[in-house]
Amino acid sequence: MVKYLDANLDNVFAALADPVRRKMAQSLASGERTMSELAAPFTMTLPAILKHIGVLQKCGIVITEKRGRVRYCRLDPAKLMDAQTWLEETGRFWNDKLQALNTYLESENNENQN
Amino acid sequence: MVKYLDANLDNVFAALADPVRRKMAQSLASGERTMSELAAPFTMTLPAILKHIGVLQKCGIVITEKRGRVRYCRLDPAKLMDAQTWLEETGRFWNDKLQALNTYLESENNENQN
DNA sequence: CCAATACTTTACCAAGTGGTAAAGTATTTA
DNA sequence: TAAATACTTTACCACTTGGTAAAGTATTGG
Repeated sequence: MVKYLDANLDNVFAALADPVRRKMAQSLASGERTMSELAAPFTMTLPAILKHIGVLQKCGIVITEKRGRVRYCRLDPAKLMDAQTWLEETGRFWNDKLQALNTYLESENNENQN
Repeated sequence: MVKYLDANLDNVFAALADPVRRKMAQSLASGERTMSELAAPFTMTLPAILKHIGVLQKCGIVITEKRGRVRYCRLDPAKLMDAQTWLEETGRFWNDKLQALNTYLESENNENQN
C-alpha cells in the first residue's frame, strides 16, 4: 500500500477545486507565465489573483521566482501526480469491474454478430 | 481538446479535499457500505457524517440507495475518472519533459558505467 | 404495539474562503 | 530623478464549510 501525504492532498485537491486556479494551472501547463499574464484572462483584482497563486504555491503545484519586479510562475507536476495516483488507486477496483463488464458486453456483441 | 464539465470538477475536487471524505471513498473502493459502516471509523456525530456523504453524493462520486431503514452507499468511478483525466492532461507537458530528462540522465549514467 | 435501530432534519456557531478598495514597495524607463 | 510598471500588503466584508445538540421520522425485532 502506498502511504499518501494526506495533509498535502487536502491542499492539492482544494487548490484544484476552483475554476480560476485550474485555468491558471492549464495555462502553466504549456510553460512559464508572469503574474500579469496569469491575471490577464480574468476580471478580478490583482490581490485576488495573488491569493489564487498563493494557494497553488502553498500546496506545491506552482513554483514562483521573482526576477526584477516580475514574478514568474511554473508548474510542478509532481503534486498533480500525487493526486492522480490517489484517484487511480481509489478508482482501480471499480474500473476493473467496469472493464470486465465491458469486455463481457463486447464478447456478447461479437457472438450476436456471428 | 477535451471539453471538461468544469462546474462539476469544482465539486469533485472540493469533495476530495477533505481527509474524512477521501477515507470514505477509499472504504467504498472495495465495495458497498452502509452509512453506519462509513461512520464507524470517525468520532464525529451522525449529522456531520451525513453532510460528508451528501457532498460525495452531490458531485456524483457516491451513489446511495435506501433499503428499509438502511442507506447503502457505493462509488461511481466515472467522476473520479473525470478528475484523473484533467490531471493527466494538465500534467502531460511537464511529465513529458521530466520523462525526457530522466531518459537523458539514464543514458548518461549508462555511458559512465562503460 | 412498544422499544430499539438507523438515519434525518432543524437550528445554530466558529472558522475559513474569495472577493473588494486603498495604500505601499521595489524596479525599470525616460 | 520622476513617472510608470508590477506586484504586495492591509483591512474589511459576505458567504460557505464543518462541526454541534436536540428533536423527529421510518423500519424492524420481541
